[in-house]
Amino acid sequence: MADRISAKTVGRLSLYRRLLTNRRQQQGDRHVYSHELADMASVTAAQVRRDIMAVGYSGSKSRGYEIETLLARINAFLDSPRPQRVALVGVGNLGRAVLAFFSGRRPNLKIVAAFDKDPHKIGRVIMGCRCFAIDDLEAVVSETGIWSAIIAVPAGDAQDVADRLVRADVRGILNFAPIPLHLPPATYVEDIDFTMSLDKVAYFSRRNGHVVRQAAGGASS
Amino acid sequence: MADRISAKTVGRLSLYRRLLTNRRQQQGDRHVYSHELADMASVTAAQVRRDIMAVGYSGSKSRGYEIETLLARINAFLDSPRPQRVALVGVGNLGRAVLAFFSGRRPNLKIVAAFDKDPHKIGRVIMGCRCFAIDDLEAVVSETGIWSAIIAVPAGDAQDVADRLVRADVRGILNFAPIPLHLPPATYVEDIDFTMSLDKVAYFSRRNGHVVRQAAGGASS
DNA sequence: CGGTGTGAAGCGCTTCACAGCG
DNA sequence: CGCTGTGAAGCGCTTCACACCG
Repeated sequence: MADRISAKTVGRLSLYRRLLTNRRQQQGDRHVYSHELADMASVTAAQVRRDIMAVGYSGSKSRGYEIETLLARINAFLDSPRPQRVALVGVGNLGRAVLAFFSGRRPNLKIVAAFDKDPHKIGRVIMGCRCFAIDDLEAVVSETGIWSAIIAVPAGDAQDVADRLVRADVRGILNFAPIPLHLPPATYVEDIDFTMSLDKVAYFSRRNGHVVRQAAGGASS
Repeated sequence: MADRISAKTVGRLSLYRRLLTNRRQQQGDRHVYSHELADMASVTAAQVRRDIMAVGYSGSKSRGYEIETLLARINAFLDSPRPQRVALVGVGNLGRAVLAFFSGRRPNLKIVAAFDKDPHKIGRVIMGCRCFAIDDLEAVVSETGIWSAIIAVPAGDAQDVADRLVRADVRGILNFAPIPLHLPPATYVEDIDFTMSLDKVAYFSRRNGHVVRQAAGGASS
C-alpha cells in the first residue's frame, strides 16, 4: 500500500469496487483479469494494474485477481475502520435526491444528520435522516463526530455554510453549490457543478467533428 | 480563438462566465484583472490568462479585461448560435432536482423534453417541461433536433438509454448513472458519479494529515 | 503463450518567468 | 511600475514495453 495516492486513483478504486461487487453478485466469477476490469471501467489495463498496485495487492500471474480478496483490500484501503458519518446541509430538491440516493446503501458511510433553515423540515425524519435547524450545525456536527459534509444549499449561502462546517472540524466537503469555496488548504473539497458539466456537454455536442477521450472526474468515450 | 480546446478549459470558461455575470450585476465593475478572476475561481492568474487566450480575447495591458466584452466573447465561444435543446431521461428524485435546477436559467440551453416509463408522469408537464413515454424517445429526440441529453435513470437502464440516445443522434451525454457507458468515440460523455465523489471526500477527510490541491472536474482547496 | 508488475517514456495541463506595453 | 501574452520548463498522470512467471 504505497505512499500518497492521487484523488483520481481513489475515484477509480471506488468505481472498481462497485463494478466488482456487481459482478460477483450477478455472475459467480471468482477471478478477473486487469483487461476485463479495464473494459468494465472504460480505462486501460495498465491503469487498472497501477491502481491495484497502489492498494498493495498482487494478483496471480495466470489467473488474474481474486475478486474476493481484491475487494477486501480495496475496502480496507478506502473505508475507515469505524463507520463514517456524513452531514447534509440543505434539504431542497437536490438534498432530498442525494438523501434518497445514498439511503441504506452503505453501512460504513452514512448520512446521519441533515440541516435546513425551513422550520417545516426541522425535527422531521426525511428518508431515515433526522433534520436539524441550521443554527445547530456546529453543535450537532461536533458532538456527532462528523468529518465529511455535503453542501446542497443555494450559491449565496454556500461559503458561509462551508466556513461553519470547517469550524466544526469537518475535513472534507462535497459541494453542489455552483461557486468555488475558499477554505483552508487542509480541507478537501470535491465540486459537482451541474452548470459547468452541462455546458461542457453542450459545447462538445456541437463539435460534431470527432472527439476526444477525456479522463477523470470527467468525461470519456 | 485557438485550435482545439480541452474540456477543462471549457469547464473553467463556463465558471468564469458565471462569476463575471454575478460580479457585473452585484458590483458595477467594468474591468477585471486576471488575478482577481483567478481568486474568484480559485485558480492561478496564469491559468486565467491562458484560458482567455483560448477564446481569442485580449485585455488591456493596464486595465485588465473589459468584463462586458469578455463575457460576449465567452458566450460566443461556448454557446451555440441558435438555442440548444436538451433531453432528460428519468424523472425520479434526481431528474426532478435537475429539472428544477436548470429551469428558466438559460434561454440558450433548455431542457425541452423529459422521458420516463412511469405512466403517471407521461403527458404531464413537470417544472415547465413536457414528459413523454420512454418508448417515444427516438422519435421525439430526432424530431425536436436534440443534440444533448441527461441520463438520470437507474444503473441497470443507463446503457440501454444511452444506446437509444446515440441512435437518435445525440452527441453529448451528461450521465448521472453510476456506471461507465460504452459508446462510440464520437460521443462526448460527462459523468457525475455521486458515490465516487463521496468516497473521495470520505477518504481524504480521514487523511487528517494535510492535503492536496486537486484540479479540475474535481477537487480543490 | 497470456497473464502481472513496473521502469521509463510520453503527453497534456499548469506554472514560471519574462518581454513588452500603457 | 503592474499588467497581459506567451515560450519554455515543470509536473503528474497515463501508457508503453518488456522482464518475469505459471
